Amino acid sequence: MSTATQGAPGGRTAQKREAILAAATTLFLRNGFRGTSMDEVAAAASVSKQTVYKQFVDKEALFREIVGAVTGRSDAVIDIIAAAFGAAPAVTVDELEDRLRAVARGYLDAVLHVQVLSLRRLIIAEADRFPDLARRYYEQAPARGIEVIAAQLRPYVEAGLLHADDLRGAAAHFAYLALAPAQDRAMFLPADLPDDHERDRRAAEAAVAFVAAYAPAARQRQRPAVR
Amino acid sequence: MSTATQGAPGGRTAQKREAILAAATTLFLRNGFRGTSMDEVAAAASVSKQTVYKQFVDKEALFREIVGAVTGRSDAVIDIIAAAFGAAPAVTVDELEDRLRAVARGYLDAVLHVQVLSLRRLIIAEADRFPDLARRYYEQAPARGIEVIAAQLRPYVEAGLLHADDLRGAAAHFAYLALAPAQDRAMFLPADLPDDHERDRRAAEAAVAFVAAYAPAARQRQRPAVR
Amino acid sequence: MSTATQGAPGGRTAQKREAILAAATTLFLRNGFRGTSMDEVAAAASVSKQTVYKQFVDKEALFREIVGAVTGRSDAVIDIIAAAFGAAPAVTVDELEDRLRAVARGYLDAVLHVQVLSLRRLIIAEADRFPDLARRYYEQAPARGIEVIAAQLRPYVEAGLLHADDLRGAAAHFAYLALAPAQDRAMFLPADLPDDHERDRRAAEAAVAFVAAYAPAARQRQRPAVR
Amino acid sequence: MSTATQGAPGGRTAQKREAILAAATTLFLRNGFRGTSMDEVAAAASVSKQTVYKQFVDKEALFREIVGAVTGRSDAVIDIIAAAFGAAPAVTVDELEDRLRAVARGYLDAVLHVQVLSLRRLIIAEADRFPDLARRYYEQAPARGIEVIAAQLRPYVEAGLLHADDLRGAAAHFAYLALAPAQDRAMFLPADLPDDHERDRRAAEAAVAFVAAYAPAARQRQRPAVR
DNA sequence: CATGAATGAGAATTCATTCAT
DNA sequence: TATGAATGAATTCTCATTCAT
Repeated sequence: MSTATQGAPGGRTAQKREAILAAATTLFLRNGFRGTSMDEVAAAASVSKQTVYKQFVDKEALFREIVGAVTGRSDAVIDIIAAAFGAAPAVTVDELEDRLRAVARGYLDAVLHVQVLSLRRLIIAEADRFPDLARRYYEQAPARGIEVIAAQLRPYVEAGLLHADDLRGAAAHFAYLALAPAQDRAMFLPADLPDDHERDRRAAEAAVAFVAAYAPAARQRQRPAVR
Repeated sequence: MSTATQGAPGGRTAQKREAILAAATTLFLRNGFRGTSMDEVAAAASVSKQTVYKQFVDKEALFREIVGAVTGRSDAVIDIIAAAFGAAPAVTVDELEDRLRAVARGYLDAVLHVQVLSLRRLIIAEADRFPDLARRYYEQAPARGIEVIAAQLRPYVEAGLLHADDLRGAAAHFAYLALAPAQDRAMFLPADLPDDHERDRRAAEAAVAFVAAYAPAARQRQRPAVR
Repeated sequence: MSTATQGAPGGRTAQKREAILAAATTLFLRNGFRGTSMDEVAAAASVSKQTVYKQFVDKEALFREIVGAVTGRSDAVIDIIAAAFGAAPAVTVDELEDRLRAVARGYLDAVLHVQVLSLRRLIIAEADRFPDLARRYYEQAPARGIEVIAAQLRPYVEAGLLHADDLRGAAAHFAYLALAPAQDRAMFLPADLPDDHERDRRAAEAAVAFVAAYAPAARQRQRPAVR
Repeated sequence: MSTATQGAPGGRTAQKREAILAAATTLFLRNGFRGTSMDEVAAAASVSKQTVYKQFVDKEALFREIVGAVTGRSDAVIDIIAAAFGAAPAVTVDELEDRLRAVARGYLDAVLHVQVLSLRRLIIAEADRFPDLARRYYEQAPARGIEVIAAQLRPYVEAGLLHADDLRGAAAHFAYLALAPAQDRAMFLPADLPDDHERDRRAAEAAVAFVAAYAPAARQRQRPAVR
């Protein structure tokens, strides 16, 4: 008997566990908590119900594990934001606006994924039954995204390119200018995701509005100063 | 038997129907579609199950009726927005900002109600099963709110006080600047609604940011023009 | 529709309830709590499972109701004891012994019934899960029997025919002299109940022993006083 | 493979068997037959389920083995009785009463043990399913206790200190006078075992009553002969 | 020989919906 | 027309026992 049978990762047991998690993830995201039965999960994972119950005490435990794991993977979004901001800060308002447009666009793509949207819908639907999961998701996904944006904006504020007393508030404004219209729509119209063109437009509008609102120097750039 | 038993409005039948609708509304909003049983509905309405089925072919029909009705009542929000904008348009940027702050504040209060939030959560949760209801809600609530805001903003754009090529887009920006941060949070943390002070702050920040972004004349007002 | 459909006793509903109780009583007494399924109960009562669950929230509730009811019927035993003691007190030790023999015999018959024994076995088996039922049974059956005996013995003690500092203790001694040997055996050998002859013998022996132990005057009667 | 794996006493196999028996004993006594699962047994014995089934054909076999073993250990009680009676017989009624009090007290302690009571409850609960076990227990425990008492009483009867036509009956009377009240109570109120003081009292009362009933000489001792 | 998985069934509950009175 | 009962299936979870590795 190799050590694999002892439960080491990669063993048969671990493989089954993964199969269960994969199947259950798909089903929960598609049909919700109540809409998914343990029988379905076992069948979809090609595993006996006993095996499911041996790995996860009950349906709630399985659900928690899955939502926790998927929530944990929201790092992807964070990385996208950081990458789009670039390594060295922009030096002109125009450059900054370009970068913000890129950030907004990346953010939109990251968030307007069927999986991400399903998770969001799932957690919102079960916020009453699983308040801890909802809180964790909120803190790890939307709230954390805003944190990262705030961190990226700080140099610009310190350099005087942006003006913001409340850095976090400004970051939130940017995030929701970019995301909220499309995300809100997607919550209600899952089959109707915006195409590339619309995403570009929304990203651009968010960048422009944000710069106009928070960059004092923007005025001279875009239009003659009002007399 | 008087005509009242024939279904005339106000008759016993109509009363029972109302009782059923009222009970079911509460239950659906609190426990969701799957979380509500027809037994509970009948019991809560003090009516036999048969009576429920006589009035509504099945559970879906009852659900549709209720969500439709509650969705229809979102006029309230619209009225609040229109009222806060006031009858005659503001003439200075400062006045406009004040009004927008009031609008934002009213909007926030209207939307951060347990009932409204529950409805939102309910419809999002069931968006897959009832796409038509979700679409209708989206169009009657968030989308319509933005329309109304756009209509209210138009005079200011035409008067040159605001500058916006895409009026609808500008309205959406204002709506989501005001609402999105708190509404998003409330979706995940139902027990954690913002207090008055936070609402004031969010309304003010949204108004300031929006004016800064969209009112060319704002520059001179808040800070000296950049030289 | 007569008032019977309103739940009045004797209505259809009440009849079904009785049928369920009767069926469940039989099954619980025969197969125990865990050994009885709600499906069986419904089938035995010729009733749908729904009807069972509408009348009794869950299996425990049904069990409690039944054990409570059967426990309540233990008055029978009490009556038997009281009746066997007779209305007017005996005046001689011999008469008393006769009466006690009759009491013991009646007591034995009352207790050595399959139903009574099954109930006892059932409650003992579930004393951990239903401690309240066990306590209630103990207080209503064995303890109460002893109380009644004590009450019947009091006149004899007061008249000096019996001598007992601890009336209750004396009553318990009589009860267990009469009952315990047969009852204990019956707990373990349910199929092996004592026949009439054995019951007579046990009743007689108990009466003799008790009188010898507690009636000071008994000595002169049965055997010459020790010289 | 050494011979130890072949099942030699003390070998690994035998050790596992012991572990299983120990675990199962605890579980069966605590949770009953139906309340104990083979999974639990295997887990509590730190052994695979297959190992359990290799040692015991099925759950019944395991149960039989355990109840049989524990029943066998009831010698302890017997020894206690014999020891308390003492080696040389008492010569006066007072001495005899003292010894009987000690016997009763030791008997009570032996029987009012959680383990002993649990076994009793367990066997009573399963008397229908395992009549053979119940019979064996009855014969080895209560019946045998009475036998031993009878054997110990014989010399006193032969010496004329006690008077009893039916020696076995007299022994049973003594046993149940001592035990029955407390044991009966303990069957129904497992959490409510009598304390030392109560045990002393019950032992004393049983001894006094028995001597009064069965020792002709007792009369003169305790109270003046009735004139 | 022992471990984890599978089998196949059964139990308690619940539900949406339909009959029968 | 309205009430209680019935239907028939589903759901979560558990169990005793047996394979397969």
